[in-house]
Amino acid sequence: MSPRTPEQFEEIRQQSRARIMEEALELFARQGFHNTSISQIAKAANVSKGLMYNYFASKDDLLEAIVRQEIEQGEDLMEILSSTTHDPYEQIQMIVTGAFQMVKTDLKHWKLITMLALQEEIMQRMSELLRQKTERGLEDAIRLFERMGVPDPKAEAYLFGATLDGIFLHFLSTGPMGVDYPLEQVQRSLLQRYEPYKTTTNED
Amino acid sequence: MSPRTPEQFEEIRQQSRARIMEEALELFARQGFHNTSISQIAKAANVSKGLMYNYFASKDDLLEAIVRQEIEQGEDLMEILSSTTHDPYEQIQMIVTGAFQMVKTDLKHWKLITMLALQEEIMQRMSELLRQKTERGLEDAIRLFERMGVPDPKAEAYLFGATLDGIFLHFLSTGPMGVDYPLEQVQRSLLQRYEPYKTTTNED
Amino acid sequence: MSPRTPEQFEEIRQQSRARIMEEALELFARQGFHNTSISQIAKAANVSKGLMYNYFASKDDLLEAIVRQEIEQGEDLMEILSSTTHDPYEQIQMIVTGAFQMVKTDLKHWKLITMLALQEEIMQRMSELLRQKTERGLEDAIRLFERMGVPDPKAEAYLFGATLDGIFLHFLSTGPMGVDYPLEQVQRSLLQRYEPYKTTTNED
Amino acid sequence: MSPRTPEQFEEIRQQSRARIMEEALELFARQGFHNTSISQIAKAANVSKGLMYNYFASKDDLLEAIVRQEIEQGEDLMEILSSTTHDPYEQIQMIVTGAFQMVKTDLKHWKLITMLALQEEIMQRMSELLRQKTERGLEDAIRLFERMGVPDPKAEAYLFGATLDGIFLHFLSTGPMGVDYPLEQVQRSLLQRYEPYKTTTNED
DNA sequence: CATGAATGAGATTTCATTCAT
DNA sequence: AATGAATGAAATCTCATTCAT
Repeated sequence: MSPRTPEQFEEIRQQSRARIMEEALELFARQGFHNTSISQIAKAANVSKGLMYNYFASKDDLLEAIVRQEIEQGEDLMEILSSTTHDPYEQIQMIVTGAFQMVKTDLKHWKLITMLALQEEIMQRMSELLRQKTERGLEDAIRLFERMGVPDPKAEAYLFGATLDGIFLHFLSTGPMGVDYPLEQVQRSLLQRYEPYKTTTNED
Repeated sequence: MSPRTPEQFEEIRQQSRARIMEEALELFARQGFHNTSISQIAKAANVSKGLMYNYFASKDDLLEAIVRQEIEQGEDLMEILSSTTHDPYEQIQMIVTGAFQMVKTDLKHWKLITMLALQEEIMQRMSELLRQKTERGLEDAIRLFERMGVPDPKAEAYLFGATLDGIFLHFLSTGPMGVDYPLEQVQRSLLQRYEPYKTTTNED
Repeated sequence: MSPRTPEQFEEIRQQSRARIMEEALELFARQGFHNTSISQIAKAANVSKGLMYNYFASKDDLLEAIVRQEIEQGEDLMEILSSTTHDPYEQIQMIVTGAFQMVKTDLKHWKLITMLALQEEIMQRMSELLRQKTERGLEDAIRLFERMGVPDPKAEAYLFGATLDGIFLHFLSTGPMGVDYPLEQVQRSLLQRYEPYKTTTNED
Repeated sequence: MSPRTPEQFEEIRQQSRARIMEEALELFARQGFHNTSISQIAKAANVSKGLMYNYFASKDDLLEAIVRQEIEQGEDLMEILSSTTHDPYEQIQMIVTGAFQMVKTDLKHWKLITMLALQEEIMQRMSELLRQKTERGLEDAIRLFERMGVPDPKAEAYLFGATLDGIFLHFLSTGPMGVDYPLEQVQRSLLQRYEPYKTTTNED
């Protein structure tokens, strides 16, 4: 009888929004943005087509919401790292391990962002959002390599990032979900590159 | 006024086909496959919509033709390399230089292939085609690193390939056509990695 | 905290109804009936969409209610006139002055009715309502001109009414709310037409 | 076998375009713009929905095309008048007769324009177009009344135009297509107004 | 009495493909 | 071999209306 409270409405909204975004991410990542229809998303999210437009002004808007969320998450990687160890090699190790872990479990986000990054038209709308995140990650990496004593930290940071993304790209391009991509081997090999910069004190 | 010979007809056909494929590649790479219409391609290729279907049975068919051509070209990279030098370091050098050269001038092909590779649905149709090419390149690289004496040649080959593709990916994702991506610096740094394996004595 | 009396409830109901109708009139007049959504009206009336259906069975019903109200008001123009003066010229004067006054302050009603009158489909539902009002006004005017001694009172009444509505139509069509429509001048000129029929001697 | 010539294509285009515009005008005038769907128009024009967009970029564009055509026609009313007679009273007579003739046969155009003129939102897009036409007609009328020797020619022109449009408005609002609107009577009465200004030479 | 989430029918628009010439 | 008009299916989007709370 009594109407729902604004809080209840807000919760319902959040749930529906989240479900839609989740399914949309899934589908966009698998099929691409332009190859995924609102109908598909609605069906996947178990929601009527019409409702989609209650939450997102347009398909473009939905995409933007997803990307924005993606970027706003994972904000504080470096902070987490710093709180665990101050040794730069160990931090690299953690980054690599973390990234490879992520890649195995949940590659949707990376895939979507990468696909978008390759489409100029879409990029223009997103570039502001993406630029920031990329830049921050890069700067963190540069500082890391500086502290490790690598000769050309900036170039190394670029190379490091490129290698990681390149691995994911190949992993994803190899058949259905990277079967027979030698992920572990590659990971080990990548880390070995930076072993020379391991801090001499207290190591194996 | 005299009727054209069958050969002339055939040549005209080939020219039209080529122009269509070229413009389609351009557009697909810039806007994505699903976001590019037949009309756009026809206009860009200065050809009527109807004529498109004289050359390609469907939009999908056009895409496949482009990808197939892409793959069939550049077939013989290693052969060219081998004919120039037998020193593996120099060959790596040439590969890297060549790739970085290509990236600056004509990235369309790489971009299109990569975009496609990320879309499962499209991939399925193409995977046969792509797998071959990737595999062959990989094997070549493994042999190269073996000859260089790198500890884990297979992993190194994977890393090497990933790094190259990662660089291109980042280059493309950085603003309009990679302005302010430090391509030269990165190239130098990448090559330095393999300098330790330079054969000091000049062999061949 | 004490429960409201039924009368209070009824009053609140009436207020809400009135506010909705007012805002709807505003929007319908500005944007047209089919171009105005229930959501817009609800927002403008500061009421939930659902509640709208508590007061009006449908959008059509809301429109009908507005038109009906419009018609039921202003019922007794002639009565008012008669009570003030019996001189027909003065009555014409009052009608004209009144109409021109109305036009400057609140043209919404006239506009809405006119827009509706031009749409056959809508008209059919409303025509019963509108016919009456028009007819009564017309008859009043005919009698007026008869008493003034105009040669063809019926035709004159038609002309008079047409001129008034035509003026309003032009006034509304001239830029934003009739800026630079010479309303005063036109009003004066219109009245001059009937000056010959002014009773020089004060009659009745 | 041989392709159609550009001229043939152009002719086909013009025919289809014309048919679509004609039917759209009919429907817009009867039902209103926002209350007429592209599907309805397509069906009426015996054409697929898709084809509509071959000729008009949008529904709005279609409307604009119709209005523009409407305005560009009937350009030279005054020129025609001048070529027939120089007597201003006779010209007025001709205008009135012509307008009343038009109103009986083909009121669609007037109706559509009038409906649009009442919708602010639509008007904004069209106002440039409409303003011109209105202004020109008005100026012509003012000059006419000047030559007739009417006391306040400007006000008279406004009144005259308003009366004409008002008559049409009432005619249209009276049941299905103005049955029982005394059009002839009103016409006669309107003309009588200007008889005093008939040129004294050679009259009845 | 009141809310706004949710629906579904239908509107506008797009586009690969066909076809008469 | 070549054209672009024409189609139809499907995509995006809108909105009056219903309903659980």
